Amino acid sequence: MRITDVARLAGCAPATVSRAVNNPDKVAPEMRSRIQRAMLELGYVRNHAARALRSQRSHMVGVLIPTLDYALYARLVSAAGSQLSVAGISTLIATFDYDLEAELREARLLLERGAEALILVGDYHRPELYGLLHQFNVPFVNTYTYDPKSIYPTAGFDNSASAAIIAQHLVHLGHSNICVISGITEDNDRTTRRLEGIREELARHGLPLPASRVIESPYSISDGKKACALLLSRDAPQPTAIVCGNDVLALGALIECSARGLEVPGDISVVGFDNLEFAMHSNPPLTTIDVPARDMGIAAAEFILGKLGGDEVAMHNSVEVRLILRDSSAPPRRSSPRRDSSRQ
Amino acid sequence: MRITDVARLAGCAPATVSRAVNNPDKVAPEMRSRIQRAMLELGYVRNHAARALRSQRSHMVGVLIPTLDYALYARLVSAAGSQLSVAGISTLIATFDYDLEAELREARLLLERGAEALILVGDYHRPELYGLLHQFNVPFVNTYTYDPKSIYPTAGFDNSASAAIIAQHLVHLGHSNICVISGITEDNDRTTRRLEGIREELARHGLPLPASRVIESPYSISDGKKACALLLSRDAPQPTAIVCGNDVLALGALIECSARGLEVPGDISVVGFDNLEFAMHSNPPLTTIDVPARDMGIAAAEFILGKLGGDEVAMHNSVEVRLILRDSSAPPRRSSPRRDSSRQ
DNA sequence: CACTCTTATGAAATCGATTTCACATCAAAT
DNA sequence: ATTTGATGTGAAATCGATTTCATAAGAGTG
Repeated sequence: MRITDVARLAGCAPATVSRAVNNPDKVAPEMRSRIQRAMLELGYVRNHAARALRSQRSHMVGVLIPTLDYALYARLVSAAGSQLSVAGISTLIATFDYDLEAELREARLLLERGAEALILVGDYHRPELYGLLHQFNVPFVNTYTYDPKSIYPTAGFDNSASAAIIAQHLVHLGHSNICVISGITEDNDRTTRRLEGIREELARHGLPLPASRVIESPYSISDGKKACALLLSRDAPQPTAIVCGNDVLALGALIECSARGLEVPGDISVVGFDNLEFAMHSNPPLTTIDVPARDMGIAAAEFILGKLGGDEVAMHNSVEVRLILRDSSAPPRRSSPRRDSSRQ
Repeated sequence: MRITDVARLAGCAPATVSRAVNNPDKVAPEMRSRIQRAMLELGYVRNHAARALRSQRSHMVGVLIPTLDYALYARLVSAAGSQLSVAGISTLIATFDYDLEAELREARLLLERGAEALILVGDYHRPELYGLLHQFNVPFVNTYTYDPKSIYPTAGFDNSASAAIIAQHLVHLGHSNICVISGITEDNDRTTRRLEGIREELARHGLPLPASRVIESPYSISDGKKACALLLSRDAPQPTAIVCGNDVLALGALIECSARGLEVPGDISVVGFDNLEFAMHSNPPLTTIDVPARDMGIAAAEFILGKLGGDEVAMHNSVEVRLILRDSSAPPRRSSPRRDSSRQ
């Protein structure tokens, strides 16, 4: 079923069929409908490879994310995909499992596949990746980060400032003994910046954050539990608050605290980041930062569409993160002598 | 950067470069390395469209799922993608939000894009979709279902039988007043079959399942809560057990029960389906059915790879689902007069 | 040693839609 | 009435890698 078959049946040249498909108003109504009919009759579907080869447009955009296994990344991809889809653009997805070398490899593959643009996560990438992007002259955007000073386009939010907000919240509540369960910071600008933001905010209030008060942990509920257990079992003054790099870790911490008979927020405050669905339903409901992953996906897609369309588009787009106050954070107990944690 | 450029620099014909890339052992080692060097020097990346056009192989497979917003679908896609990726195949993802018309549209798009095979979810599809698949002569597999009697290949598990297992578990515990919170069954064979499986299993034990004992609900924790509230507030004998179509609904139910002062499993048993990460951490930990989404993704990918490779492959592949016994299910209280649910 | 067979390579055809360029037609404008 | 311009269509070139076919050189065989 080639375009020539359609042309023959419709009694015209292949070029006209092509026009009827791509520029309907360039062909006379009568002819157009004749072609329509022929296409329908033959069940014609155009050959994308041929189209892409000749027109040098693949109508595909690559999305390169660490993993699909985290709700917010999946949501970002999904939103970007829908947005691109209405513009007739398909989405090629690749994951790299937080391995920047793998990211580079996958990027190369995506470009080879003809991706016209790339949506990336974060701004830590191998220099070669930026090189490739330059070589291919392909538009791209770093999502999950917002940095108006960056020479590369961003669509997201300031991880450092956002984390500072929630740290500040705890400081304002009166906490001074604060611990952190961070995501793994290696090769990850989001976790790195969040930790920095917390550290700087605490420093601003004269509170140091020694290494002994920070644990880096992969994110699963179990890992959050473990990390929390570790923090609580160190023979240092027990923290009155724990800042977690994301809600999953926070949920783990919540569970661990409750297992140890620590009351949240009475004995200890726990705060998260991301505002996943369960955060409002946990026990107690989790104070956290809402991250509008869907909005980021849409912003990224709009940016890419603009670029591809040759429009003048803003280099940097921010989405709004909000502190969500719930019941897992409260002022620390006044009395220093805390109840024995073995009670219950 | 075309293949002719590489050929010129390496001092050979384009055909030889092509062979060096696709059939390295068809070209002499010395020549091969000269070509390698030339490609590196020029930063050559092959043009996928041209390759696809001439070779009639796109090296892309389409994955068509309801949504990326549910962990197990995301995981299935992710696993399938990794598996295909090692075979040099990229993944085109499309979502249809449980709308079978949209599924059909997206399928057409995927095929137009040159997808060599399709991975689908469930076996409810528009007849036209099966028609397209046939017309394009494209291999495909229905995941999330296993039905050796189906004329279409499947990779998954028997939703009906699996749901029956968990219903049977409750019956064996002694429950006879059982309610169901099902996912939306319209256009969805998974939810439909699970509900059927439960209904049949109960019937086998002489227990009817009137419409008043079943609620269909979208899946979110809040929806689960609402559905549970509705079930518990009906002026019928309070159920002693609730079977939920998935863990998210079950978590909602758990939360609602606890909000009403109902003890789980003392006052009421609640069971889920899917074994999401939080299921083992909920309060109480959730009895559920483990659904190995990753395995399904791998099985689907293997099937497709086999088909594309022209191998003889089994039409139907099952993955193992297991009943996970935790603390949210227990025998019903012996004494009929239950404690007032307003206690506490 | 002549002959067949394999192996390495090149020349040229090919995949199928798009696009450029040319041409014809008809309407509007002078 | 002639020119200009717009509009609709077709012929043919083109995108870049693969593949077929042909050929030459070398390896093995009787």
